[in-house]
Amino acid sequence: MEKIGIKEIALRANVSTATVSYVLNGTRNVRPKTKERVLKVIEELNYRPNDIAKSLKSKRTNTIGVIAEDVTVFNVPEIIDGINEYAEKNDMHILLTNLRLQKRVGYDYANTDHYQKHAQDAVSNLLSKQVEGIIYIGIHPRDLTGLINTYNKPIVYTYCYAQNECSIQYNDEQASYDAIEYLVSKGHSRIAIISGLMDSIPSRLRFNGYYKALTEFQLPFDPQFIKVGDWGLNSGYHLAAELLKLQEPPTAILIMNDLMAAGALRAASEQGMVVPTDLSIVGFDNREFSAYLSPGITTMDLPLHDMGILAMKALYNRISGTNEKTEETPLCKLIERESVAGPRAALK
Amino acid sequence: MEKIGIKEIALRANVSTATVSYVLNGTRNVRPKTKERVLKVIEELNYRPNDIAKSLKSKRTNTIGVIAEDVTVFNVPEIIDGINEYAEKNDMHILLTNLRLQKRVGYDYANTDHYQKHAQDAVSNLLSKQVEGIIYIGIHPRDLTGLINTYNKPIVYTYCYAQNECSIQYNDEQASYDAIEYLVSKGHSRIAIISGLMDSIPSRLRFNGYYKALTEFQLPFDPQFIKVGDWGLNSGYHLAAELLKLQEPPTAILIMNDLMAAGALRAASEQGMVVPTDLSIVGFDNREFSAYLSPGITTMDLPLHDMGILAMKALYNRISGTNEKTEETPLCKLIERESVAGPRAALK
DNA sequence: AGAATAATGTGAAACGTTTAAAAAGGGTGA
DNA sequence: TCACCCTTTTTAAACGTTTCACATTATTCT
Repeated sequence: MEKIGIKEIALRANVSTATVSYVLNGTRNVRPKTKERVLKVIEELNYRPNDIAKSLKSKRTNTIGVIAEDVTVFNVPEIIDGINEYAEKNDMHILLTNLRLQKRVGYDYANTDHYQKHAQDAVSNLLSKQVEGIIYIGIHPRDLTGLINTYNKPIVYTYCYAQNECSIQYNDEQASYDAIEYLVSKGHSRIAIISGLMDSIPSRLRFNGYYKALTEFQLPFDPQFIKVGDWGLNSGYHLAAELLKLQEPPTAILIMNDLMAAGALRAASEQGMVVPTDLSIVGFDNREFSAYLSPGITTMDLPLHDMGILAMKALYNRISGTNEKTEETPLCKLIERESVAGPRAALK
Repeated sequence: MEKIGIKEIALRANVSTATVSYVLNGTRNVRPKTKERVLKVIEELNYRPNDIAKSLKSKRTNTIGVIAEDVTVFNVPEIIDGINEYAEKNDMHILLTNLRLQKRVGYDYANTDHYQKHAQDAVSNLLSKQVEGIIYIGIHPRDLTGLINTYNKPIVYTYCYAQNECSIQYNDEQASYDAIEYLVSKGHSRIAIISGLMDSIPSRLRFNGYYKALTEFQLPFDPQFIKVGDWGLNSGYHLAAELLKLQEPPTAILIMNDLMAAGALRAASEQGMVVPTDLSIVGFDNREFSAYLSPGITTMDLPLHDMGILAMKALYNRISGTNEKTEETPLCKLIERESVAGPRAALK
């Protein structure tokens, strides 16, 4: 099977390569008769245009790079799916680079320089492949302040806050606020919070939302009700236990991820408290397991798919020079399950 | 910022483009002095070679296509991660295509033709982009019998059984056998099985393993102990309930996925039976939630990462013409958690 | 019918590399 | 110093497209 190209087609259809190109791309009118002739040969030889050559000449690859810090982390695939959805609609392709940060042995997260090299290398490779833009998916929300040099190609970040750069993020503060509003609507007034590590921007934003809601609903702000966890199940377990041991324990806890919420569930059950009767819990993330625990965790669902779509949209706009900066901020959505009820006091 | 190419470099370093190419690729000796000179200019201008042009001439893209039926399905990202790991080591890049089968509305799984078009289109697109090979990741194990025309480029399938094609799969039969062996070692002899849909090859293979183990350990084969589910939680729930209502119920159940196992857990607890004291359960998949349920489900972990690695390895060998057909079959691994104990009868 | 215009077709250069083959340069030994 | 050989460098063609500028053919109008 010899390689066939546009030349061969032209030869057999008795036209010039230019004409073949025109029928292929509809770039110019070509007489129906000739068009048909060309098409027939193309069909017969089962010809497929070579996008590489096309790209070389036209300087468009229709390809973007997606850099994921780790594809196996729960929120990443859904984002990629969103990116893919929008990309597909605009005939864009995705060159996927997986940094595999979680799996590199001896990898130090605190060390920015450390991963900086990986990231920059990834960008360089993609650039060599002439991607038209890049989407960077951070895993743990973190603050990377415009570290990466893309040599004038557009880049949009998602899931991580990137200062001075286009970055698609859901509204953390709002989500937290909404959760509290929901708890208040259920009658709660003694609402504690278990936060994630405070060096993460989302933690701080969500805390803001909590605080804002508290003051807005004129609820007392009790320093004892503020706990800072490390995102892990055990930390949720211990901190919830502490909260429950207070002389006047909270009737509800907002917990910044479902993993810690699962820990809290365990702590409650060990102390003989039943959720939601004795204690209400709202988590974050809407992890798969949250639905299968009993009680199922009521939680804030992250708009991951939308983030993917919006990230791709933003990138696409930049690529096409459409300067409509429509950086929307998608919202989290409360998923009601069984871990929230009215406060016990209210029932009595 | 004007586009700079090898020509510009050559000009400034006062050499020919050929020489620049040689220092870039180490294809030929070049005098240290000139080499240094070239390198310096490259450095100064921050030049990056254009892989598109490179590919056009060299006919190698160092890129493979990965087609996933749906990236958001739990097992896919880990496979991709494995692919990525091996690819990265061999300087291969990944063009990701997501069929999004689960999300297409009105999509009919039973209709092969229906998705056949999607798949073939995806392949065609990748081929146009001159990928050197393709990895196809099916989601639900199914049998696609060499449907896709790759026009002589190598393709390897994984997670789905593809007849007459290179396909990387873990050993389903062995996994099932091992699970039974484990239960037997714990003292069980009345072991039931809840299978997935029987039109899936893995279901049948796992059933074989079950049957083989039973006869090998000289345990009675009781038709009442055979239940066929549909992979969903509810089906596990109902079938387990049926099993438990038998006059002589099993002391252990092997369940072909963790979702159904979670259902079984629920059924057991509703009937006042405690797992594992009254009933032992072994699942399949090692889903994340399996660890967070109580009791945690003892389950067969799927070697997804290895499958990715092996798939990429197999593909790479085909691409490089290394004709060592090392199609290995990775094995599942039992993850011991709390859902298995000795049978109650044995304790008495 | 003939001129003017519109529609269609062609030739060839260009895109940024690689790589034969040929040329130039540098050492070596006589 | 010269002839020889080995190393380094260059020239130029190719890879498979697109697209500009031009040439040809068809159509319309008077």
